[in-house]
Amino acid sequence: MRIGELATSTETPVETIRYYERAGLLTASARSEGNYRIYGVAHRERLSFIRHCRSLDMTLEEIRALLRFRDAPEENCAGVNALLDEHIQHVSHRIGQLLTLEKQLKKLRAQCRKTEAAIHCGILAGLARAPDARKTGRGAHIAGAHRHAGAAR
Amino acid sequence: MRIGELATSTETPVETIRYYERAGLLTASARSEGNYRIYGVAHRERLSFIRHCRSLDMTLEEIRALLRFRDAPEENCAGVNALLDEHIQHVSHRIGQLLTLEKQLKKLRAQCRKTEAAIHCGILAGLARAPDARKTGRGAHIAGAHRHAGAAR
DNA sequence: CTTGAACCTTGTACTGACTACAGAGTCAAG
DNA sequence: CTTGACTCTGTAGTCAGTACAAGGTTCAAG
Repeated sequence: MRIGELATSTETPVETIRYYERAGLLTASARSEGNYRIYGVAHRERLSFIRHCRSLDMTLEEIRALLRFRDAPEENCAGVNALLDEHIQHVSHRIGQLLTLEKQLKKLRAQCRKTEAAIHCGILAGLARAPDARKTGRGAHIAGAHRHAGAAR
Repeated sequence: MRIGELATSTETPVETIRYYERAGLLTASARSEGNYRIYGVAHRERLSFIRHCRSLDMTLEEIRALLRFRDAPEENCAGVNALLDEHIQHVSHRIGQLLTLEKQLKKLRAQCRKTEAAIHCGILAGLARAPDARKTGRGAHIAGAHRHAGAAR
């Protein structure tokens, strides 16, 4: 199958598949006469694996590690467990941070319940003060609060 | 004061201050004889404001909008309220997504409680299956699960 | 056989919010 | 005068893609 079919059958943009190839995650086994990438069923399974991991917010680096385990079935899966445990920790940690953040934002928002001149705005005043010592976003393995729509074209 | 003092007094890396200048958030008012950036107290306050907003996971674009309100005190603060409400929504939404994600990861992890050969590993098998229809990370304004340490030097 | 659409190729540049240099200039202390 | 800390500009890297441009290939309809 060519890249377009692989793309639609795994709901992955074509450009992303080529990007994964550059990133060393998924290489086409051959090229056609016209220099088109040729994929088989194993490639589709591998790509599904990658996309599932991505949907679980793993980095490509983590996925690379999992693929190494997948490609070496004689190894034991202690490494898989460890990787997953670490990833779960990151996610849990980030949830805690975002909950703290949410509380802070709501507190800030409560400082301005009605429409006033900005010069008296409690929110702007609150933001002008130095931030708390506890860091909300910085230093975490789990990412911040923004992501663009992207993905679905 | 020069950039180094501004940096230490706001706990902001020097490079980040210069980056904010390029991004149009904070411009030094003058240059010294030797072409060094010169800042005053107002700059420090503005930078603290920016850093506080960043610690609340706002984007630079959102901060730019807040700075416009701050710079125009005759305007009313309805826009500030709206911006903050929207940001709170994003954060809450992302928390929900991460909680779902956490549940999925723990379920996956439970499939391999003991160390076995990777070929029998339930986790690898689980990841090979197509992901659920509900998207965890994609399409959200709130970002994914990873961020490098960075920041604190 | 030709035309045109649909597909594919490589390569490059862009995103956000920085971080990390290289190579040069400035300045005060010893 | 030299050393070392500081600063300057400019460029490139990070992550996981996205979005082109400019061209080549394939396939079906006319």
